[in-house]
Amino acid sequence: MGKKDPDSYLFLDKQLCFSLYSVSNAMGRAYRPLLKKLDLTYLQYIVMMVLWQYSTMNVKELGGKVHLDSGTLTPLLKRLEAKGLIIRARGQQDERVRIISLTDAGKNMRLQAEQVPQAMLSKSKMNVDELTALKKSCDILLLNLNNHNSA
Amino acid sequence: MGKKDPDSYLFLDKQLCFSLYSVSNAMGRAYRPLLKKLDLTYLQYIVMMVLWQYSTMNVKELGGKVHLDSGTLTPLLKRLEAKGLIIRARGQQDERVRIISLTDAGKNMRLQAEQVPQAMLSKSKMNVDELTALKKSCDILLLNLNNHNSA
DNA sequence: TTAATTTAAGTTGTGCGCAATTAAGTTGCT
DNA sequence: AGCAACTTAATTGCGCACAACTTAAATTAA
Repeated sequence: MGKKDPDSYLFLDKQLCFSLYSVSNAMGRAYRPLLKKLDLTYLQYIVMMVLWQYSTMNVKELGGKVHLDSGTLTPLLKRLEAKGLIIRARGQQDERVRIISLTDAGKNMRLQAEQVPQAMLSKSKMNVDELTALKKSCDILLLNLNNHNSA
Repeated sequence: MGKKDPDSYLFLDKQLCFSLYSVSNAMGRAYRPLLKKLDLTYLQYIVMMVLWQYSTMNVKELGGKVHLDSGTLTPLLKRLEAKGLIIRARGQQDERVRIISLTDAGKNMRLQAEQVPQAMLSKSKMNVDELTALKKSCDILLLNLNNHNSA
């Protein structure tokens, strides 16, 4: 079961990773016109989602949620601050920490954003059960890849 | 079946797209140490794979295979050329076309690259049938998203 | 209580992705 | 032939991702 011709391993159309990579790019392109109305990129939208849920977070906690580090997040957060959506304060007990919170404009954007997931669901042309199953497989793979194994 | 609380749509851990995005990033990170030996990025590896399979291709055909355009590919191909892996010739019947082909060094790299898919399979800690099923779902979603629907 | 270590965030540099534009070559039409 | 329409690449500019490094603050250890 599941046997493959070893000679074919380097063929693009056999590789899961390439499908994953392509569909992730395609997803980003599909979001773009929807998020243009909010003047957000996909990652900015993701960060806003975290803040809508948790209200306040420092850079490290945020990085844990979105699987990214300060190298990516710091400039992104500066852009969100420049747009007037968030505040980047310093922790008073620990001066190293940046505490990110939403402005009123940032909070209000949530209402606009609530239409995005439905629009994407429609673009996917798949039903919720199929998407849930796909998500579950992705989450398992993500977990396996993140347990930096030696092999 | 498959009913969800509408209030939860904007929660990160409910969103397939975020899983897809995260696993695609994680995949890139997992490839990095393997491809470092070949001095290739993931996309460069993908392009080399296409050339190992088809020997010769112009930018447009290549873009069709990898779902990317000249804005991404032209600088990448220049870097592969600088590494001595490919040749970027002009079409003789049509001067607009760039014909990409492999140098001997580029052809020889295939032997080294053949170990990469197995190493990634091992990192995934999933079996081939699971990965095949996941790939199939991704391919369907990719197709749906690429049929730029209006909805 | 200094000194060493650790931690949080920021900085720098490279390489994508992609929209928008440009340049140059080809085709079609009359 | 002449010119508009189209096609192929290349270019420009922005925003990620990420490795490697730096800075500054906090913690620990001696």
